[in-house]
Amino acid sequence: MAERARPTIYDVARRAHVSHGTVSRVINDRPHVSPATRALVHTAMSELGFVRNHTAYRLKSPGSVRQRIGVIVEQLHEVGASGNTLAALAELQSAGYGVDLATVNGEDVAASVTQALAQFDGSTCGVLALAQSEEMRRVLLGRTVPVPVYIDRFLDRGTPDQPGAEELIGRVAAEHLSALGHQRVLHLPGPAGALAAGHRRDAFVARAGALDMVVDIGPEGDWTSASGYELAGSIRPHIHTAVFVANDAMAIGLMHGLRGRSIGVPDQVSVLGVDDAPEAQHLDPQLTSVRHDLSAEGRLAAHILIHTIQGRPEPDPTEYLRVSVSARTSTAPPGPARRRSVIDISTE
Amino acid sequence: MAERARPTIYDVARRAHVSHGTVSRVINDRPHVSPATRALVHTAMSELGFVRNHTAYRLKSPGSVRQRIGVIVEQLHEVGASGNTLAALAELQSAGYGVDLATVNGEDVAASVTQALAQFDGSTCGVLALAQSEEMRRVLLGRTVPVPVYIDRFLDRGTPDQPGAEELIGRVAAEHLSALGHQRVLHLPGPAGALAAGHRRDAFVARAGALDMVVDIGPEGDWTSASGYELAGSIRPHIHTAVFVANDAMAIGLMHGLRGRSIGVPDQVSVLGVDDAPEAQHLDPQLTSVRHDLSAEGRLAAHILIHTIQGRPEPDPTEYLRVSVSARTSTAPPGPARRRSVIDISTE
DNA sequence: CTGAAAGCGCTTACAG
DNA sequence: CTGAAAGCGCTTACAG
Repeated sequence: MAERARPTIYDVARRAHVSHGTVSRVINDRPHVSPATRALVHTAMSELGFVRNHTAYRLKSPGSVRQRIGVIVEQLHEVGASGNTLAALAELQSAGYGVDLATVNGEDVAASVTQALAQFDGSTCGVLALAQSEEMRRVLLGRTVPVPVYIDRFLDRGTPDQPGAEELIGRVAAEHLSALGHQRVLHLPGPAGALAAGHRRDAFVARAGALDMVVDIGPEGDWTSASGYELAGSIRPHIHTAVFVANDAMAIGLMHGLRGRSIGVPDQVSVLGVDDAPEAQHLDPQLTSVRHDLSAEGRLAAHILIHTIQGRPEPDPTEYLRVSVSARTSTAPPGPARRRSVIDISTE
Repeated sequence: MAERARPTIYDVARRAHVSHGTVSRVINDRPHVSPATRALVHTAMSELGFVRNHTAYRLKSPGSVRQRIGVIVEQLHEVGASGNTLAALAELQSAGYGVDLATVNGEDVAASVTQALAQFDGSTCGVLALAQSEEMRRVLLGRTVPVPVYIDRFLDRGTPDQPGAEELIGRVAAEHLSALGHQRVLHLPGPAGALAAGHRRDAFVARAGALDMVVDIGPEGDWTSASGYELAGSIRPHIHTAVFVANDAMAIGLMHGLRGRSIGVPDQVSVLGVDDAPEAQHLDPQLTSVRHDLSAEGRLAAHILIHTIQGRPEPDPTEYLRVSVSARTSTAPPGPARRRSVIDISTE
């Protein structure tokens, strides 16, 4: 298909017998054009199917030139980042920035990042990298980019005075189980390569330690229900009275596996997930879960980058990161479980 | 912060004591520049922190203009499109296109679309619109765009000889329930504004009719588990022996509601969902669900647009649309249920 | 190898 | 109200 050259304002001007300056005034709805000429220009435009060349427009209206931001999204497991990514994108847009998107696949992170950065080069006033893997983060940190780059650090553990989302999640989880009276619990972490999984685990362990609760780290899952199901075999109710699972999907699979092994939840073992998935409260037993606001976390990332670009102070993360426990029936005090499991053992 | 003017090739040229033409040759890695001047220019660039203005670059090199595709994503309920969207984006990228992303929010669809199209205007060689609502589709159809626009039609019902994903989903669902022996079933559709919900429902009704199965349409949900839970009140096991629910999330909520009303699944009523969510097989009872491949559907949309742009024939959708039923324990023949509900009624 | 110049399609003072 | 002209930042023949 031969690309037919698009008509320019010069073509329109010639057809309407006016100057191209006048055409410009018309398409920008500026004053000081007589209704008659305006109409003339409009018909010429529609006859020619004129559409303004936005690139040229931008060149002259630099206000909008700096208005593009490159976003690099990492796709793990196809679904991967979705909630926070889409929220971040929407936020950049509503702040008036155009979004250039690039995705990074797990196969060759370095190459994907290079390609993405090349694509953004010169057309972008900032880069938002939504990294999920340590590898992508490492690759990015090794690059020199001429514009501000923000790698969503607040989705990490953050700093002591400004805890990140993962830090809060781990803390709150430990506090919930400790408050119920659990003294020795198991944690089933997410995949080793995932930043969130590691931070979540570390924060949980740290807080549990401070609360005198013993934590054993079980085998890792991969965020999926299937992996949670597999991991049910690692549960020892006579040792651990509760399990903190990396996310709700894994927790759902785990509970299925426990049903198969006739291990009662929460009677013999409490199960605590993360994400407060919409289904959590519709399960049997209803799943207790650490609730956090993925879209707010995405918005935070967007705001931090925007503020950096505009030279404004960073927004206060605590306003975005709201983490709490949605307590339901899958977690309970360990009392009965302990007793029963002791009896079980002595009976054997 | 006052936007510090970015250095241009003229600034670099002055600093390196060369002409700006030479600078251009250097940044484009063109031949016929002596190593010495090249080095000179490079240091000048790095000292100044020069970054090429991509807008100006594009204005002169229209060749690269065609290498970008604008994507409009509709965000319903924050999560909305994710699986197919991300797959489509990845596909466009790996085909060598840059992606310009714009999101449409539900509040003012017409304005969002206008803004998105304006943003793409002139910088893009095609537009991929992932519309979820009838409104967005309608708005798009009313616009004149100078480049190919593809509104993901194969996610619809398609044509008789080329059924779309939704058509296949509805068909397969009806066939599954009919094969089990159900004769009168209920459908709980998704929200009225959602294209997918309507097509899914219509296809189901049409196929059921062809199979002599009676379908009643219940109140609509909004894709969420919460809405499914609410809808449990509309189930009449003595009338319908099975329910086809718009998606798995709603089905999960529905099953919760049925538990609360002590209506056995599948003994009294079979439940069939759509999406084959990873959790489906970990529920109790395990949820039977229509499986379809969201990422393949996203890839299909991307390929159709790319082929259109390149003037190649459209890809064969049947290679992408794989729809089947993952049969589990939430659906079963109606036999026992019928008998029991009859007894229940006579006992009352 | 390098510079001077034209031009991409548009906007916007500046005159009239 | 309208036109002629300069200029946005870059690329690319065309001379030298």
